[in-house]
Amino acid sequence: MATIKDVAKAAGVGVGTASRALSGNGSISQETKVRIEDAAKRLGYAPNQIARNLKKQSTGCVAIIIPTIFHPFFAKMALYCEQELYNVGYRMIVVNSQDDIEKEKSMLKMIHQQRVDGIIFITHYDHGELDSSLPIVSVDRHLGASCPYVTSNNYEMSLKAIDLLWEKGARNIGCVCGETTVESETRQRYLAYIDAMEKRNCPVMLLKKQFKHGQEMSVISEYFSMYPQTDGLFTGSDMLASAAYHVANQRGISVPSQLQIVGYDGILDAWESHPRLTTIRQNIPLMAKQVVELLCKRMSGQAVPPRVEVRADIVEGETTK
Amino acid sequence: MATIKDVAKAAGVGVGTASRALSGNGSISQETKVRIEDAAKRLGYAPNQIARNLKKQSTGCVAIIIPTIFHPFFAKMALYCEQELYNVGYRMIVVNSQDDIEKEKSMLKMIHQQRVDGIIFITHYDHGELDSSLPIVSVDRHLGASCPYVTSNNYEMSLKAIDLLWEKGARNIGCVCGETTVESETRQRYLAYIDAMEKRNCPVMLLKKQFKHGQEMSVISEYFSMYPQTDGLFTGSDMLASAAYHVANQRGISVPSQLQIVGYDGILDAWESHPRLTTIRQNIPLMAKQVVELLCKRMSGQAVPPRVEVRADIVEGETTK
DNA sequence: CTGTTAGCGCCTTCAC
DNA sequence: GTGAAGGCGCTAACAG
Repeated sequence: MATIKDVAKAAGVGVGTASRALSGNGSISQETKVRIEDAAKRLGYAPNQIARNLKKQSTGCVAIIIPTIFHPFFAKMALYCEQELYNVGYRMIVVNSQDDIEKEKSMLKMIHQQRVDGIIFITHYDHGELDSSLPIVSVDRHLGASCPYVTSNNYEMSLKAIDLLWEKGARNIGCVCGETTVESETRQRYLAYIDAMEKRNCPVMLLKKQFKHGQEMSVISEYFSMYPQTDGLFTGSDMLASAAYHVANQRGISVPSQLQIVGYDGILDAWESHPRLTTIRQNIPLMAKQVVELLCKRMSGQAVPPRVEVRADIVEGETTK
Repeated sequence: MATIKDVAKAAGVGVGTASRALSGNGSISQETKVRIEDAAKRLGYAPNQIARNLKKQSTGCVAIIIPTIFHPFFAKMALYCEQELYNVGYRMIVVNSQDDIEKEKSMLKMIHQQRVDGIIFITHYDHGELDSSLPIVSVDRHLGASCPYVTSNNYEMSLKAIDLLWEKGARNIGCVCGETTVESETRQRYLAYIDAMEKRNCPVMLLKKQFKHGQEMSVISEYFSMYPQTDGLFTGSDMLASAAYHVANQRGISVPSQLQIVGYDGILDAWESHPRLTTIRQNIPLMAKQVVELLCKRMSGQAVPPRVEVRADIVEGETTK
């Protein structure tokens, strides 16, 4: 593989000149420039990114740590982040922690050594104060003072979800939400539910629980054995909403006539999944854009706001009347 | 950030000694070794991977190019590859081509410059002869003489799928499959279907078509407008099978009593959001393991077989009688 | 066993 | 506008 030295030799110039011609920094006479470019093409020269990295002390890589790529919210977020990063010239290393805190720790260490330029970190766990030598941005999670995050207007939209169920006639409204160790904005979802119930003097029928992806069905079953009277259910994710639909079906409860369901995320449409859920739809492309923008600013040393909110909206599907 | 030089100075030794102590290559007296490790810890030293990369001319990174991370087959494949790669000390850079051949081309170039150590390439397109300076491994696709691939026993299992539909009483059996520009083992799925029909002297009702992920429903609709008499349908993917189930529902055709469906991939169970499909289940974890194994061998210069087959099995769900 | 040195490939001063 | 030289951090080869 040809190096810049080979190119310089072939063009009969010094390496410095070749470097300037090829990288475009510094002034070069037009004539020598074309001679050098010509030689480069002839030799099939491609700059060695590794050497550049060493010189610049940066890799052009960003790592994203997610619990699992199976969950469509994380998968979508990762996809859009990858695109946004690609557009601004970064590569993305993806790491699945399998929702395991120990793996997350070791991956953080590995990633530091790998000398990525930044990290997008989505976790369910509290890691204490993170090594802040590297810019870290998160989604929904409060990872520490030095880690800004992007989130949606969770509280407001969750209220809207309850309002919708109420308007559609549900009077026994319950809620199922995932729980995390780390402080997360997603908690606003059940907090809003509680407030909405208290405002209406309705009993709170809430199951919040830490569970791993894949266990949605059993979480929902647990909920129904606690609160079988439910006729309106707000869930903290579409995966839970979908599970609720199928558990209801199994139990002979018809949706939406006997049970109405509103989810959160707005991610399942693309999978051709049915029924179409009524859900709070987050603007994931825009959230990813904001994540990358925050990260880029942090990577170039600029100050950033600690919190960026992207408004969600509500879409009505077949799980409400 | 501390360098090995700092550590050496702090421990009162030469850099070579420090390097040997820290990397574990070469012999070191126990005493100086602990002194160096001590100094390293004290200074918070972490080896600079970039410099190592330059020295060793490798990055420890593998790139995976997939059409989209939304499709659960690719997402699963990527996930398992990431895990296998992580286990053998590689990082994975993920690149979504968005099923766009031009993007794939530019990404291949970018990835070459990035100096990854290998590529896992899953495409729907024919790229001609690929630059073979880098090990490339694929799944199902024939990318060229120098690109081994991992696949399942497509032909055999597709015959089994048709047999099952026949046994269960279907007599008007059709088939919907995706089509690719690149030579792909997935073609065995509809080739087996054709052979099975001809063997039984049944008419071939086949729609094979190049389409992008997300268009499954309309492909299925097109099929049904061509062959409404179908009572048994074999599809080249679970996404198509799921779409077929829902299109049938919309049209008032009941599954499985009026229409039986067998899919391919075995990927949708984890999503808990569909009728359980009868399907040919590929062993994706094992396929990923083989992919990584092939790639590792190629990266270390060993010879590899051009084709590795991982046997699939058949699982009966709710879409057959 | 240990210190010194020469690069890996590139970029960036610094003289000319 | 151009060439030579130094150095990014590390490892490996060579003396001692």
